[in-house]
Amino acid sequence: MNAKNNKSKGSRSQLMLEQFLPYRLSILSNTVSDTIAREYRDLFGLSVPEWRVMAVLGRFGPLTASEACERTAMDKVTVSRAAARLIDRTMIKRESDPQDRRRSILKLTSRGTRTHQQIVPIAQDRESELAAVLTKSERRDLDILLAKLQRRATEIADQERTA
Amino acid sequence: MNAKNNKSKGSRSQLMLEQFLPYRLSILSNTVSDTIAREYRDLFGLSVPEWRVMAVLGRFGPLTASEACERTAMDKVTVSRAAARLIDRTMIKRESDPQDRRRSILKLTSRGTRTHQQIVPIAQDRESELAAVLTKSERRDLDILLAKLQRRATEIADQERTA
DNA sequence: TAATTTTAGTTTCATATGAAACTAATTCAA
DNA sequence: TTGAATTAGTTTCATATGAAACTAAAATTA
Repeated sequence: MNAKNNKSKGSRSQLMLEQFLPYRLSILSNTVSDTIAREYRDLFGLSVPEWRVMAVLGRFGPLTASEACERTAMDKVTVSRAAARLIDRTMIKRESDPQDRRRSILKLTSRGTRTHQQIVPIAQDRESELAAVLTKSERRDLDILLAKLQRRATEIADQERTA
Repeated sequence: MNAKNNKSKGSRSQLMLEQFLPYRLSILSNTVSDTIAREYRDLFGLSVPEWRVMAVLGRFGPLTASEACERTAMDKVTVSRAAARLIDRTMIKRESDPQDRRRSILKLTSRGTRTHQQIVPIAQDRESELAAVLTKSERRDLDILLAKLQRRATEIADQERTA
């Protein structure tokens, strides 16, 4: 039995890339993200980080940049740049926080709110199209599996970073 | 019932980012990839694309650049650059194909082979650590779900690109 | 208080990315 | 054949990324 006609995980001396979980996640995530990114860009001229910032403002209301970081899981540089660009395009505005003058508060403009209202249903439809290949019960399973994997992946990442 | 205390998928006017499949896939994939990328870099000075090229050469033997593209799902620019860097670091060598002088054939050097042999078990261990949160049956489920999603995602990407 | 440390956010810098243009070789068609 | 179209792979260019340095304000400590 050699690796070339082997449907199992292969030996300790060869890696079946197409069976390797990190690789599969990366390919799937990129396929999905690229499609969506293309649509956001073509329809609204927005990048994924920009859209994510708008999405959390649309959902949670005005936020500081660091709150937007937490809620989008993006780093502060990415959020800072996304916010700067959204301000240029008058999708959001920045108000200074009288409590703390280091902070500023980001909120959707009326234009941003309208754009947000247009994008949400499109994003939801894209997700539905994708999830349509799964049964209801498979979708529940997926939800659980992704949550477990994310918890574990974060754990491993944290312990690597500490080590 | 408003979105702020709602565990369902939310309304048509707000997006629950942390429930949104493309977002979850992206975060999970990045968490996993970043951890692995860090390890490949620290231990062997290799990037993920470089490692992927070595992995397919280790598994399938000598390949042309375009065969390496197919088998890694990376584009030709990425593969070209990864190959150039691997040649610099004497991990692989390039032999010209007498059949077709546009092509060159990439193969692991003996140093590359040794490095490959070192990395494969590490990669497999990292995957096992991650998959350890899942039961055997959950791992089977995940395999099926990812395959279905990938097939569908590719379908959607192709039809977008055509449209 | 004044000096020090911490925090919020931006800018800089070095690197990664992929689309498009390009080079060189091969194949196809007239 | 020979000119046009295709293919393999590289280089260029414009953009994205995140770590580290930085600025300014706030909190902490002496």
